[in-house]
Amino acid sequence: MNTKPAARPGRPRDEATHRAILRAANRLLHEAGYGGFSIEGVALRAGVAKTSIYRRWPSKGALLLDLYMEGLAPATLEPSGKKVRQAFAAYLNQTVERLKDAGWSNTLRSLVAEAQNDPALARLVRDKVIEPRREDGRRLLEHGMKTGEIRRNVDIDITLDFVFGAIWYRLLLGHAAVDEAFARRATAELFKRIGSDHAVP
Amino acid sequence: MNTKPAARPGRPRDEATHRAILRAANRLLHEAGYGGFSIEGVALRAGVAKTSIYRRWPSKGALLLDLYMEGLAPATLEPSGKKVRQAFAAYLNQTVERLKDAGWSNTLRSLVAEAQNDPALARLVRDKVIEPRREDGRRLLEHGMKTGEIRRNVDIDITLDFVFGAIWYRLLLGHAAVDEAFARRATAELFKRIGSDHAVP
Amino acid sequence: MNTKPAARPGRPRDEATHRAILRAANRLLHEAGYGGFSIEGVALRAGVAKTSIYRRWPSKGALLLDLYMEGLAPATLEPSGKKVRQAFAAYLNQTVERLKDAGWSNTLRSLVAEAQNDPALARLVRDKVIEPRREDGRRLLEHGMKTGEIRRNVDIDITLDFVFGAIWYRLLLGHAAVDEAFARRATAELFKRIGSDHAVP
Amino acid sequence: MNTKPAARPGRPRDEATHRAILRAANRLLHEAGYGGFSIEGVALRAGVAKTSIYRRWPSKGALLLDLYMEGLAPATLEPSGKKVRQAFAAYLNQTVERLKDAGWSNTLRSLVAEAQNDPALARLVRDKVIEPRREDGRRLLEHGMKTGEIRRNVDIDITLDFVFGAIWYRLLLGHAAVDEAFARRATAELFKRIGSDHAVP
DNA sequence: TGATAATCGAGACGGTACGTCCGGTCTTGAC
DNA sequence: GTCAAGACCGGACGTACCGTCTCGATTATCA
Repeated sequence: MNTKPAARPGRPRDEATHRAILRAANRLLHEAGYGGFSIEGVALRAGVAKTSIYRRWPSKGALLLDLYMEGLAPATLEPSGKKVRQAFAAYLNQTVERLKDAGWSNTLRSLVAEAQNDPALARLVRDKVIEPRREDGRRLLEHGMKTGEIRRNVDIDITLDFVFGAIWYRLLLGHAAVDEAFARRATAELFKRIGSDHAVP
Repeated sequence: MNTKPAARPGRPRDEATHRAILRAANRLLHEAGYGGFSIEGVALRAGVAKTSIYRRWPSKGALLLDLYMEGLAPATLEPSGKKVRQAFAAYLNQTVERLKDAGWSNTLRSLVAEAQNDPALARLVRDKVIEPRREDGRRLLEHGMKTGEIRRNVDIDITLDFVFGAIWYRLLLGHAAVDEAFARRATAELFKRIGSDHAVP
Repeated sequence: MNTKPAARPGRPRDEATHRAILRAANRLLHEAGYGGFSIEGVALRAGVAKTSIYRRWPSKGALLLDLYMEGLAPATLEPSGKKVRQAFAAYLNQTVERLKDAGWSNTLRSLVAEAQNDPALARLVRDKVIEPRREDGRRLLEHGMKTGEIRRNVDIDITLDFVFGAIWYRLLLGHAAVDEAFARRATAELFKRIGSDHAVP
Repeated sequence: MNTKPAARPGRPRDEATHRAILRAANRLLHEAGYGGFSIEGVALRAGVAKTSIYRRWPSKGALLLDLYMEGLAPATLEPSGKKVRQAFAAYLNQTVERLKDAGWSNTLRSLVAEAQNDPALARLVRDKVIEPRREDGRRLLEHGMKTGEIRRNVDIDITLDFVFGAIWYRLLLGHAAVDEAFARRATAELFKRIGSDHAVP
């Protein structure tokens, strides 16, 4: 059994180049934000030819999306034995922690900005960024309904719009910080609405 | 008492030019979206010199903001005798109605995208777009608390983040439509627990 | 008998404005040369409206020409009792002296540069700047022929092309200075064979 | 032995693009003169991006200079066995012939006009246009002095100023044509002054 | 071992738009 | 009718990036 992909003919892609691009992109996004983020700038900083970027990513947005995927690990939203409320609180706290990194928050903000331009990217963002989180949330809520932590008459979609929406809203419009206080209050308010009376001791 | 503005020296700005720019900008935004929206394109379509645009608006974003301000009228969110729930429902329906216009929704989406670039614009957007709506909402909720329609323990800020956030979230990420169904379900969900038990007969 | 021009209706032109424009133009030409010379710049420096310049001069070139005419006085080239050779030497020395002023030399250089653009100006330059000098020179040479200082077989036009040409050539191409040494050597060379053998003792 | 130039990295410049630019520039200069000569216009006519022009020439003037260098061939001024007088006459006739082409004369006139703006260009014009011709002339005159065709007391610099000056003077100020009659009369007048008595039979 | 092929860097290519400058004209209210 | 002020349309400037392309050189697989 061979885990290696079928070796293509020709010179293989250089892993180092790949990493250099992602690192440079992250750095540029961190320092200059969406406005200062250009393929040309990334290539320059990475010491890489523009071609080497376009060979891997068809557009600026695709690179941004990969930047997101690369750094994804932390935030999880799963019914992992914990109480539903605790799982939500943990997710929000991880998110808050993650967004403290300017590179990361700029990546997300740029991704949305770029998607306003680029329908293909918009679809990818929905499929890779938005839906997986919603799916996690949906499963968690349904789990909570079974355990009795969540009331049965909750409108799951709208509830997910409320909680994820609040995060994006604060992130993109910037009228208030996405911080620990937000995580705490959002969780509290969420469960004030959706928690079963008897489930919250 | 003089209502006329203190006549500035020099040739006054041409109102027709002003309107032509806004109209052309709207049209372009309607047809080509954020990606196809350029000062040059607006100037061309309006039959106006680029300088005439830059004289009025320092940046693309400032023009977008004015485009928003111009078309503002419809959506209101006031405790105008009606029940709080009805006021919210009316606001969401007006918003839904408004966003059916591609020009208008592109204006809002572009405004947010552009603001990711431009901190000065971001501040203006918060002051002119975000905060006024939040303030309306805040007043309405407080009014509802007095009348007993809204429970006293509601976290107003977070609640506003939930409901406005959901709108922006759907608008910008596009995973679901901002339509009548959304308005209905969001209102319902909002009042499921936010409303005092005895206030909704 | 009235020397005053027939009084036109309306507010008379302001002499001070006129002078302010010329002074500012000269200053700008002195400091920034042809490249930095713009009607807009002159208006700004003179504290005058652009209109007030265009009312008086139809184009940049016309203003430059007037700048030349204003400062004309010094250089004369007349058979004023002196020997022809002395008259020429005096003319060249006056010219050299005049051109030491950067404003003046820039005026002349700009006038020629501008005339390459503007046939109407080119004609004016010929009529007001070139021909009068040539006419003076022609009269002087003819006078010299009568007195025997200048040989009869001299081609006057070509001779004038040689001597005035040399000045413009040095002024515009800048390969060598238009200075006292030039004046001396040019006069000497001019009279080496142009002068009758017996006329120069 | 390798005559190939050390191949620079990257895609080599396209010779066709280069030629298209020069051809378009020449055409534009021919048709519209200095006033109508713009980088933008050249790019449009050549079907070339503006950047492709700026990549090669840092300024309008640099392009004009290359236009001059490209079309240089014809005029020679060398002591090629001929008599000095004949060499001068030939040079002037070649120059006259060359200047009949509006493209060529506009190139020279524009070059001088532009150089009034641009000290760097002025220096290049002196080095590439003015001095080589003067150097040819200087060698020719010195050669003539050795053969006895030119008198020993001639001031070479001033003589060159006279004859080249006359050409530029007529070209730039336009008070008289640079034509065959001019060539003939200028040669005659020149040798009336500088020719040794015994050398002109 | 040598042909084939995809990679690498570098950088040229045609484009689009940027934001600015200046040209020359027009339009105010005040004088 | 002039004045200062300043708006108007238009053309060009020089720059930044876009995404594509063409080079010579390098590094792999496959015959």
